[in-house]
Amino acid sequence: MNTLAEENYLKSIYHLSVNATSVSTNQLAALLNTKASSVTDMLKKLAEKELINYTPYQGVSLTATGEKIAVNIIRKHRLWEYFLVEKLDFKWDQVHEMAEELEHISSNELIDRLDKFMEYPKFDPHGDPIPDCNGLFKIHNLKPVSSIGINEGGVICGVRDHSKAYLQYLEKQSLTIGKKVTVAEIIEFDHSMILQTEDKTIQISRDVANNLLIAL
Amino acid sequence: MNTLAEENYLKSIYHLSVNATSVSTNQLAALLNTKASSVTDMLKKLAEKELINYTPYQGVSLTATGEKIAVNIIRKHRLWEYFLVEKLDFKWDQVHEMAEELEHISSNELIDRLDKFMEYPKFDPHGDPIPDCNGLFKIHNLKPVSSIGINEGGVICGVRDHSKAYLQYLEKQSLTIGKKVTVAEIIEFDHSMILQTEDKTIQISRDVANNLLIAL
DNA sequence: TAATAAATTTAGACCTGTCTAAATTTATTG
DNA sequence: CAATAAATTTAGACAGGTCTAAATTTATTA
Repeated sequence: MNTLAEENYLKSIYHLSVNATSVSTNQLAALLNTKASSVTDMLKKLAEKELINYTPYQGVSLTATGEKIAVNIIRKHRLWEYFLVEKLDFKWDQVHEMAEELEHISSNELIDRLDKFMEYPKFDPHGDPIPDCNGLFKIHNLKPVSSIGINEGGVICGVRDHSKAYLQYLEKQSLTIGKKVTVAEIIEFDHSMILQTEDKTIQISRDVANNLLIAL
Repeated sequence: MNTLAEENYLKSIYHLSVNATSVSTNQLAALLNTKASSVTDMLKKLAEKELINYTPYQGVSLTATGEKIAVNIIRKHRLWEYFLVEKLDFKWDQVHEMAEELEHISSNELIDRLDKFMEYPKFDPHGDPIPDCNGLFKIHNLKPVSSIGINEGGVICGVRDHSKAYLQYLEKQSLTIGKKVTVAEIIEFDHSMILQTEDKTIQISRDVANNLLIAL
């Protein structure tokens, strides 16, 4: 099918495309921890295979085929993450690297059966939607906690930062998926916020609030 | 750690070592579907890493380190096969290719947790022993059905041929792991055998009998 | 044991995916 | 709008793993 490197490029282009119509060579190089010249080389190959639309100096976007492949990799990644957390009891900050490997296991039958085994979960351990076997998924309309006002609140449903450090911090503060939070106070000086949950009051920085997503 | 190719070489050397003290370049080339010259190149690399004992023209054997790595890959392979059959309902003839990919997922913590999740199975779906997290496993003392006499019998506990065709044939004849069989008759002409199971009588060729392993 | 056959290794090439350094294109700004 | 900066691409190289063809070593056998 496609090589590991190709799959990672498609996945990265997909992720970067969420906030833009076109993705730049440098953006990809940064995300993939490689050099711009390497990216250019690979873009030519992917364009040759008609998985991306590529015009030199003008950035890239996925073709329909390329997007389908990317979404399938993301489906695999998220289903494996769900498996690791729900069945093997890993913590949400431990599963990313393993899923980065597992997402490249080729069999679709395997992933569809895994999906069934887990009873078709709709969201992964970080709150990201899991595409179904046709590549379809709902886009949750979430807001960062930093965007809401005093006495407003909602249920934690996702994160924007998936780093180990951030996830571990949230875990320690019990700010995990499903928790209901309300903004009790906003400190004007640094925009830090005081959150009220069912069992305690927690102060978080603007940075933390910015990456914590809730449904109203 | 080690590359995919290196892991496959170590695994192949291990398997070929079961019936010999030393493994030849050509044996490896045949098993790995590659050319002898490619094997030689890789053997140099593995020797450099001290994973094998290699003297040009004299064949190879695994070092203690190399064997440890090989056994770990086999452990992963067999645990994943067990998972695919027992949890995802695949048939025993469907899992080999998937396990060939899954065995290279690097995390040992993952495989140890998978082991626990399945309650530490001792044999994979083909009856092969699964090494524990220390690399230890019991060698079942099995005999091919072809080696026993009339009115003797035992319980099917393994196969020597792991090919899809062979496994599918056995499945169709209900000659699967755990079945009790007795030799009712041996046809002198071609050494085919008539087996008696609990619910039926089955005639199998010498070839089939040779690859079917039972515990007395 | 000399000649031949089989097995193995070496030499040189290729492909993938990467890199550095240099060249080119596009964007920015005085 | 010309000069500079930033982004991108090209050129040429390299490492891993493979290949074919040729050379070498070991095994076989007449």
